[in-house]
Amino acid sequence: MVTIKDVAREANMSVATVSRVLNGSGPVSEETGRLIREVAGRMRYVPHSGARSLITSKTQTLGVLLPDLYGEFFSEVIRGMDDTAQRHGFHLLISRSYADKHGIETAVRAMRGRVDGVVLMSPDLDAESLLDVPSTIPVVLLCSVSRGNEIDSLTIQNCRGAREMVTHLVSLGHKRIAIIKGSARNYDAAERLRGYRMALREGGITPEATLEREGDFTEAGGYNAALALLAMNPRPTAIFAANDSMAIGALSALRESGVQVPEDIAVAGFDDIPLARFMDPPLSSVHVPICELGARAVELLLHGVTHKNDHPRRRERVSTELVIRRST
Amino acid sequence: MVTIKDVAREANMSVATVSRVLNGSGPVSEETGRLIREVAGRMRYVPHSGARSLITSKTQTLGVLLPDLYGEFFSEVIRGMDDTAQRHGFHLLISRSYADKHGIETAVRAMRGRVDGVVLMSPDLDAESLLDVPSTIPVVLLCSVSRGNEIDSLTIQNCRGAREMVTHLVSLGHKRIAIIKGSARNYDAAERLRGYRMALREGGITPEATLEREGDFTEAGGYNAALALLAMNPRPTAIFAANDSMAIGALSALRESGVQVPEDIAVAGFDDIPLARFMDPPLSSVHVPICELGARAVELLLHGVTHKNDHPRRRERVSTELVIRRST
DNA sequence: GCCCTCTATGTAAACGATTACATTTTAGGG
DNA sequence: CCCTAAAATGTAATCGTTTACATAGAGGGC
Repeated sequence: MVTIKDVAREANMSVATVSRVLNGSGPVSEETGRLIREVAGRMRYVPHSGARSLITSKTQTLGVLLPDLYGEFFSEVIRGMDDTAQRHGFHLLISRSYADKHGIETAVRAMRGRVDGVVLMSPDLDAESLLDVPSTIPVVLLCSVSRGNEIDSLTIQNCRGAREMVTHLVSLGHKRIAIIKGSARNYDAAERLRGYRMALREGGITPEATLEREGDFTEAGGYNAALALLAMNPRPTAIFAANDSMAIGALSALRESGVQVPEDIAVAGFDDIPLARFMDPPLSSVHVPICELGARAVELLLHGVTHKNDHPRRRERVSTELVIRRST
Repeated sequence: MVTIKDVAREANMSVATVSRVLNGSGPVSEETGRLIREVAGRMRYVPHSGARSLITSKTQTLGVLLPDLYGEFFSEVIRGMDDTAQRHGFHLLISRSYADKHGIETAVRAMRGRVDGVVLMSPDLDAESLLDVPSTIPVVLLCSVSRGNEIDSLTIQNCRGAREMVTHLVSLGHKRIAIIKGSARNYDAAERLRGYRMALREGGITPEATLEREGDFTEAGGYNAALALLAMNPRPTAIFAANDSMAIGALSALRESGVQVPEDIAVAGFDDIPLARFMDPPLSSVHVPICELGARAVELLLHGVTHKNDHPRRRERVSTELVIRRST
């Protein structure tokens, strides 16, 4: 592999001059600049970033720690992150981690010296231990909760979005509105549930435990939960699923049972994945700008990086938008 | 940040001994081992991987260069890669690149010194230039074509899978079978088209240009293509979409036009994303083990890495499986 | 002609690890 | 007890950069 020394030798210059030319630091004569650039190009020299990061103590890389995620969400959030990172000359080191405290710690450790900061997504409520994350390097918490103020975080307006959707259902005259919840340990799921209950109360309806069905954010989970709801007597007249995947599973279950949507039962989802509008009937949902979520997380992180983690912490919340289609 | 020197000083040992203990290389007394491990743990020492990779010239990181991908595929392939990489103690440096020659080259350059190898996915047929990829570091081509034998590659059995699905349609008695193609420049799409035509001919049917509709692998593309097909006279009796997203878009279009599936028109997809079975009607598709695709790509790459890129090149093909549901 | 100030370039010391080689300590055999 | 081999530890070179500091010319003002 060709090093800066090889280039220097070939161009009859010192490594310092080569470095200066290639980094545009320090003064160099125009002629020297041309020569060195030509030689470097010809030899296909590329600086060894490990060596560089050793001396500059910058890696130009951001770590991303994600739990097991569902298709659309994962790819979109990465897209947003990667675009933003690339625009700032940063790379992304991505790792799926097990969501428990130990798993996260191991993963964060393994990244030390490799990254300038970490976006940590861990919607698992149990992982309160997130605060222990070594704060020497900037961290942004994504879709997670942290007790104090000591850490930048970015979340979705889950509660508000859910509340708006359920309020919409109430305004359509529904009284018996069921929810297919996400995992009880999931932060987003918990907040959406909170919004659901809030809207019910505001509509003068008392939340009922039997109308709250547990799901797991998968189509299969939504399918099963919907079957259970259908077996109730009296049946609910509307179902709010805590994400679109479950809503799609629910639609499938209702269809198989010969239930008309939205005439017999209305169905609403959350996330507004691209598929939503191609469902039968097109699915009403709460739009989440996933890509921007990733982009914003990286922006927050980069801010922390440039300020060497010595900056006032922020807590931001990306807003959602109600999208009413024909399923409600 | 605490370095190996700090640990050595604190433990009254030389850096060499500390290094030996932490890497399990060379002989050390049990007592010293305990002491150093204790001190290192207490000081929360984590080796600086940049420094390490500088001297060992190994980064324990694999680069992944992907084009713009659609939800499910992207996340699954990454999952497979990450699992396998982690199991071998490797990290993943992921980057979405613009698929043209220049974009790829830039991206590959930027990774030098950062990764031990690269998985390069560039289904764009135009990028024949892939061969120019600096061969000093191992590369695995994923879902791409390369003229020669000089590079490891891994592809999907696109042609065979498509052929089987279309043969299935033929066996159901369909004579006018349309295809919604992917982009003409996409390798997977081209191969699926080839399989489609092959199956038709084998069934004694002559492929017709008017039955081949261009799509772009999105739901919207499938939707529009299906509308165009419906406008034909006579109509096709079956539609084979080159991926599930387009098939879903097509289903939506047919539904809106009051066409019964599969009675009036049969619909089949390709990929078998989890959603497929929750469609209305459940979608027949060609199952692709995406996760394993990623896993296998990383395995191939790691093989190249351990053999210092001096190994016989392989070309592998992951096999698909026909999944017949109710849409055909 | 001298001194000073720029500009252009070179020299060498970091950065934080690994490791070949050197040195010290220990143990055991005679 | 001494000698030798093995085990334990230390010393210092090395990886490929960046950069503070040193040096060398080149003008320019007096």
